[in-house]
Amino acid sequence: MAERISEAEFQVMEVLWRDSPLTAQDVAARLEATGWSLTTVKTLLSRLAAKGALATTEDGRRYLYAPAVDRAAIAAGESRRLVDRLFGGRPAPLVAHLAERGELSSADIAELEALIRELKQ
Amino acid sequence: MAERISEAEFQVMEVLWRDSPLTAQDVAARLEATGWSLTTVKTLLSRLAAKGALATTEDGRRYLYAPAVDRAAIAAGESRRLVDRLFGGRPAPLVAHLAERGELSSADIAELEALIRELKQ
DNA sequence: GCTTGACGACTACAGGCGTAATCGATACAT
DNA sequence: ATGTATCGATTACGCCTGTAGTCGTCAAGC
Repeated sequence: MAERISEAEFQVMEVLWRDSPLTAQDVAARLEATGWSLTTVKTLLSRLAAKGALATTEDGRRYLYAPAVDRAAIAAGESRRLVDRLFGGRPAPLVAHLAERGELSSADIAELEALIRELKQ
Repeated sequence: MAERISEAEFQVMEVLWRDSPLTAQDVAARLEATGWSLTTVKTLLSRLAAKGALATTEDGRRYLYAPAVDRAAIAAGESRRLVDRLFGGRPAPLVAHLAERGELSSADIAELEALIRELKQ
């Protein structure tokens, strides 16, 4: 459990979080933009299945793949790792960093503001 | 430029961001908690110097190491990567995630609130 | 001067990752 | 029935990473 997922693997997961179950072909088709060959995608699918991040069900001679882990759980874990590692666990400096580089649109700021208001109660 | 720094390497950088220049010995001493051998630390220092993240000045027969990259720049870059990858570039969902898991203390929330207020002008 | 200890350089090596080709089996079309 | 396309499994391979040992050299103490 709690197996780490690499970046390329994560992109594969994204496809399946969006729509599943899918065959290897389908997944590869949706990853056309990456330029990866079909075999590359199959390798990633196998590795993900091996580490328990994907569930497979047989469909004749092939597999249908579906996520076995929650996207939110992965995202939360990664976020926490980063915030711990870079900012001693405090999220404000992270936001400050993003802000400093002009990475925050006013929509982002409004969104954060609303979120904060909500958190305060 | 823009060479990526691995996690172990990052820990070495942390030491030098806190206090520099230092000899390999000194760095290793401050990383005692990791249990790494002296040679391991030296390897990491070499790799960091090779990728331009550290500057070295000769001090007799040995080197003094000092950061050649800004901690803030690294942190900002990593933050952006994560937010892009996991949250489509929008930081609010990240904060929401941290909040959802009870990762935010009321001090954190206050800090964020102050930051937002500042950003709004 | 000779030994010894410390230094950086070089070498090592297993595991993960990105990327992919090949292989053996099977389903399907003819 | 036979050829062909397709599947997953297996193998490949170079790079990065974590972790560390060895080597040649030089400085310092005796």
